[in-house]
Amino acid sequence: MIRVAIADDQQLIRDGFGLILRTQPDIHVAAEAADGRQFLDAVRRDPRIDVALVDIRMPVLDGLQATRELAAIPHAPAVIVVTTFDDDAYVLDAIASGARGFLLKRCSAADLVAAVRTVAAGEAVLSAEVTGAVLDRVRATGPATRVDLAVHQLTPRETDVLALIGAGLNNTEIAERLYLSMSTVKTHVTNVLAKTGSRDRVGAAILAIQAGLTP
Amino acid sequence: MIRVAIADDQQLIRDGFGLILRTQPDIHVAAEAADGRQFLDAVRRDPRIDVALVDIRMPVLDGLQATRELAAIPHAPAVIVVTTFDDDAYVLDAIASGARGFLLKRCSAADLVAAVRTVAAGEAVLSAEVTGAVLDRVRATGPATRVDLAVHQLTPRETDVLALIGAGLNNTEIAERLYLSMSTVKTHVTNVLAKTGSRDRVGAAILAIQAGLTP
DNA sequence: GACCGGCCAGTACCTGGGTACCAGATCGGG
DNA sequence: CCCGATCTGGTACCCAGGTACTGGCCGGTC
Repeated sequence: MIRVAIADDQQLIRDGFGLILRTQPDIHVAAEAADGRQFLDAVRRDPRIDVALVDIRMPVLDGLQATRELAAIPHAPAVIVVTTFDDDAYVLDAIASGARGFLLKRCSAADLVAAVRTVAAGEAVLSAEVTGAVLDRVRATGPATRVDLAVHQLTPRETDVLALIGAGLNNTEIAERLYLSMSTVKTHVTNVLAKTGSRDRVGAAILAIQAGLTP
Repeated sequence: MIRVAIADDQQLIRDGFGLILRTQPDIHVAAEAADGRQFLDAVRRDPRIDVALVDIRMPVLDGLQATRELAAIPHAPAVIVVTTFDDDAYVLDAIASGARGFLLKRCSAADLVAAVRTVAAGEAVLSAEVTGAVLDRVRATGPATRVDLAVHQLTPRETDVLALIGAGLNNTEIAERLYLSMSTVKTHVTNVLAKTGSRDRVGAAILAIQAGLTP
């Protein structure tokens, strides 16, 4: 069962999305909100919401700002920004804000349902019309580095360890900082080296710096 | 014996500087030039010149450009840019071009002689009137890091080693790359760690990256 | 000439880094 | 409920990294 929240200031849109989603037996519309503040309150009240459909243009608090504030809430839902074609320039901002999907309102009902399922499964989704802009940005920022590919498959704890390696700490200091035994630290370090393809902690430290894990 | 070259398009200035410097028994005026191109030719002809007094405003090739091209010449002299008060805004450019001194022409004869001796001894000298601009720049670029203080006191060879550490190479690879024995590499590494205040090569690698030794 | 600093090199030694392998605890999902 | 992933911890082992000390060679200065 996928629990969905809908945040849009237009009653008609909320009703339309609700009708479409309720045709699916495994999707439940758990909350609706008419502005960003209501939306955040609803998410805080119901921590079981999996996916949120969020419009950019909303009173009180716009959709992008609301998405950013969502990061501070535990068990925050994955956000699909659903907006009009006029707002397609916001796609990069939406991604930067933490959205995991970007849909245009002129998409089909099937697209909407598919997007909800995709995002609920942990994937990401983009409307075809805006993928060009995203690819342009990716091209502008250069090809994917080994950093991008490797760092994201680390577990949270391994990421912690990698960040400390990048700060120049040795295993003893990492153990003290994270309240772990030396053995555990060594295990994490070994896993980090394997996953990042680094030969030793020096390479891992360089990787950590390039990935921006160190301030 | 300090050998000095004078580059200025005004005959009067060259003569005046020459008269002042020749009063000193340990200073020899070895060359004079009326433009930047002549100056570079003179330096190439006589590799024993220690100090060059260079005006900014010169025909053919200005003093700053000439100073920059000097870097490509082996045994290049240390440059003191000597210019009018109107050109004091160039002090940062002069330093960036590699000048080791910046004097205003309205300084005293004693100042000029002292500046030549100072620069010949490997120090740097600034006219009091322009130190403010330099300090402003220093403030704007932030306080000196441990990087600045430490890296510059490394020998050329030690700098090579540090750069390779920053690239993630281990001692064996550094030895191969520099055609050295493992023992020598270890010696250099130990010296680098001591001079940079790093505990191990990880810290040195971080330092190397922050210092821009790695591309 | 003596002296000094940089560079290169060697030996001997110890410690921390890294690997291999194993195992219990927890937890979310099918 | 079991499965897999994650986090934690342990033991045993090897080796690269780093230290300490020594010495020769060269180029410059005093």
